[in-house]
Formats: sequence, structure tokens, C-alpha cells
Amino acid sequence: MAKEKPLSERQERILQFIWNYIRRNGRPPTIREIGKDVPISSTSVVSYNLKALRKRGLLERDADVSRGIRFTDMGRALFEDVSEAVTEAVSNVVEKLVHIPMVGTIAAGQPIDLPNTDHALYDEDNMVDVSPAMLRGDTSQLFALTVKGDSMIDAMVNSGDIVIMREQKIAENGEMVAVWLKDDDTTTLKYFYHESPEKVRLQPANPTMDPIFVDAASVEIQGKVMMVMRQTA
Amino acid sequence: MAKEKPLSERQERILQFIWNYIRRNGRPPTIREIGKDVPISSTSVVSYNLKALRKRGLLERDADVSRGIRFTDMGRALFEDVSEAVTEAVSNVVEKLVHIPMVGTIAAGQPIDLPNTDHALYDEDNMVDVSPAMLRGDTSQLFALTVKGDSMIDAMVNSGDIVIMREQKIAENGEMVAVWLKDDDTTTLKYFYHESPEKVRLQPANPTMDPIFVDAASVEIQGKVMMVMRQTA
DNA sequence: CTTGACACCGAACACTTGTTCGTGTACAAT
DNA sequence: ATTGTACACGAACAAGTGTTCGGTGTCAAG
Repeated sequence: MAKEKPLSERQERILQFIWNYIRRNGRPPTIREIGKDVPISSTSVVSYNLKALRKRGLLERDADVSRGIRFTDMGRALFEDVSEAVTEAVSNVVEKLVHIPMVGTIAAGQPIDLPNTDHALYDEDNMVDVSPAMLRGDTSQLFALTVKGDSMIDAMVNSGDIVIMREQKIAENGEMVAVWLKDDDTTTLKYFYHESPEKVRLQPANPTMDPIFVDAASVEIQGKVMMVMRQTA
Repeated sequence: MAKEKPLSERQERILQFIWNYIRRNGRPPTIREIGKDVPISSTSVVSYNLKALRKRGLLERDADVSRGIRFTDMGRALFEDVSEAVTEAVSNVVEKLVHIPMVGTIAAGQPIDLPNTDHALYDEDNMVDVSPAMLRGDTSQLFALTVKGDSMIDAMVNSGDIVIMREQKIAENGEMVAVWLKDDDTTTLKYFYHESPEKVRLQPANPTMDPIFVDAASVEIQGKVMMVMRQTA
């Protein structure tokens, strides 16, 4: 390092954002994406600051090219030392993983429909990979669904979440299941309890919400929920 | 590897071009740039072949985003062996499973305390295994926490859930982060938005709940939430 | 006070770029 | 002969995206 320079907070922030963006997305951001994050309302100001950073020798720009931002070696040096040390620290261990097909969606207003196609035929890209250790033993007959809509927030499940299930028509006490409520024409996720031979209790996962009691005859178990996954990044 | 498939000459050429382009320019090409090189006269044909390559699991695409082409680990593997050891240090991602250390708990009334022990020292059995595909590429600096208590139900996170996070002190708009609210002495999980240089908006994941607005100075970001997992069986 | 640099804003413009759609060909299966 | 699938073409549309330009405010130098 030759000399210490001020480098305005905004510019530092821009630099940081670009670095993170590239790392996460494998491509540079647009100037509008930068402006949205910093935040800077005008694209021209972003452009202005990028020019300043270029003058410092931290960035390069390809004119008239979308996402034409590139780090110089000097700019890269500001971040690089961190990243490679970390890559080393987290050790990746090779094991076998369970390949689960994503077969559709689950929503309030419709029963789960499983295409009766054989599992082996599903697209390679419609798969979820899970460690067998997370699934307590039996890893067969599993499938995954994407949750659509906010109707299952009382099960602490959000739109976009992935639920991994096993197809089964009966449930034991305390298992979380996807049930079809015939009276309501609704699919929900609940903890299942036999209260009597005729009545079942469906308990929401959210502890602040009350259970519902319904006739055993009016519920149809569609499968047991093995796991819920939510990507937030 | 299960079975080897032909992979048409055009598609091979496309792959090669994308790889070289990224290497030379630090950003993915546009579909028109691809078409110009291959050559393919129509953008739709490039798009068509890209889709085919995606089905093969060699590429990923971000819809409606310029230059939204990304190599998957599998696709990258086709070229990586040729590259020098230098490249390997930066971009080597293991295909199988990411091993993430469970470093503690997260609860409302306490900041996250990361034992400053080195990551390599954690117990082998206190690990969570996740597919790297679920984590959008970057698998470094990750750690996992067990949620304790019901205090985060508004983030749709329950007691016992596992949150996978990355340590970072700043956040970009829309990221879910664990923040320490100095005024309340509370740790919560919220979606983060810069409203102004001084104010931030913290948005609960539960869409039925309202956001809170606080001074940027009074929040301390503890990490970004990459994923939430819940075992129900 | 005036000047000029620095930092910023918002709108407009023009080019870039991904997607969609109608069309066409070749080939194998029915 | 007909159907279905894989592959391809080109035009047109709608966003995405970088640049330009007139204007504002601050601040130190002249």
C-alpha cells in the first residue's frame, strides 16, 4: 500500500457491494443495482462514483457494455485475502446425499397431486439434495413440494418454502402431516393427534395458535412432513 | 456420473465460449454475443440451446437478467481440470456436500456469541450437511445455530429450527439478517432494507406482520441468514 | 462576491438484451 | 399418412441498461 486515502463512505460501500455481488452471482451488477443498494437514486451518480473509483485504479469499466465493471488487481487486493483463507477453513466432506424430486406445489386450495410418473423420470434440475443424516433413517419414497401462498403461515411455513414429505395415508400421534380437509376443501400442514376413534386434533406448529378438532372421517392424510427448508439468500 | 450423453457440437461450442468469455472478461456473455461466436443467427436458438444445457445441469440461468448465465459445479468441472492451480485456490467448490459447524444457539435475549475457536476444531458430530446447490454458490464462512424459544415466530422460525448463516456486518437490501437491537437488547431475524442513510426497515418474514423502522446506528448486523431448516420427523 | 471543483439529482434518450411467437425442416414412431 | 419431438430461423416486443444533460448545493480559493 502506497498512501492512505479517504475513499468516501459511499464509494467504499459501492466497492463492497460489487465484490459481494460478483461473488454471489458470478457476474458484475448493473449501475442501477448498485444504486438501489447504496442507495443512490440517480444512475448518473453511480456512474460518477464509478469513474472516481476507476481513477483510483480500483476498478475498470468497459464502456457501453452492460455489467462492464471489473476489479483491477489493486481493487481485488482489498478483499482477496479474506476469501481464500475462509475457503480453506470450512472443510467440505464428501458423502452421499439423498436426491429428492420436486414434484409440484402445495397450496391451500388444492389437494396435492402427485404425477404418477415414475420418480426416476424427473428432470435432473428439479431435485433437492439433502443429507441422509437430516432425515432419520428411511430415505425412500420421499418427494418435495414448493409451498405456494401464505396460507400455511400458522404452520410456520412460508410461500416459497420447500417441504420434504413421504407419501403415507395414516399418521401417528405427533407427526406433522399434510392433510386434506374435505369440509373446507383445504390442504394444511398440522401436527396430528388421535383424540378418540372418531376425532382427531390438528395442532398448528405456531404455538400461539389453537388446535382444531375435526372428524377423523373428514380428513385425508396426504403425507408426512419430514422436513421444511427455506432459502433466504 | 450416471450416463454419458452426446451433447451436440453446437452446445459444446457454446459451453466453451461461455467459459472462455467469463475467463477473459470477468462476466458472462449475452446471448447475442454467444450467437455471434458460434455462430447462430437467432437469439431464440441460443436461448433454446441454453435451456438444453440447463436441463443437463451444466448451466444455470437467472431469468430476465442480462448476462444471467452461470456455471453449475457440474458444468465447471468440465473445464476446471485444465485450469491452473491458481484458479483452483479461489473457485474450488466441492460438488457433494457442505459441512457446516453448529456453533451454538440463537435466542431473543442474547447476542449471538461465536466461539472464536477456529472452525476446524469443531466436533465432527456437530455438523449440518447441506447441498451447495441450496446455498447459491458461496459456501464459505457459514455456520449454523439452533433456535431457542418462541421469540422468532414472526420470522416464521420456530424453536428447534436450524438457521444457517454467514458472518457479515453489513447487509444489502432484501437480505434476511440476524440483527441485535441495542435499544431492546434483543436478537431477531428480519429482512433488511436501507430506507435512508440513517434509517433501516426491518421486515418480518411473516407477511401479516408490520415492519419496524429504526436508526441504523442502533442495529448491529450479526450475520446473514442463508437458510432455515426444520426437521419434523 | 465570484469562480470552479466536487458531489449529487432526475429525466430523457438510445442502445442492449432476454423473451415470445409464428414458421419451418428433419426424423423416428404410430 | 400422421403425430410428436428435437432443432432451427427471424421478427418484434418489452424490459434492462449506460450515457447525456440541465440543474442544485457546498465549500474553499481567488
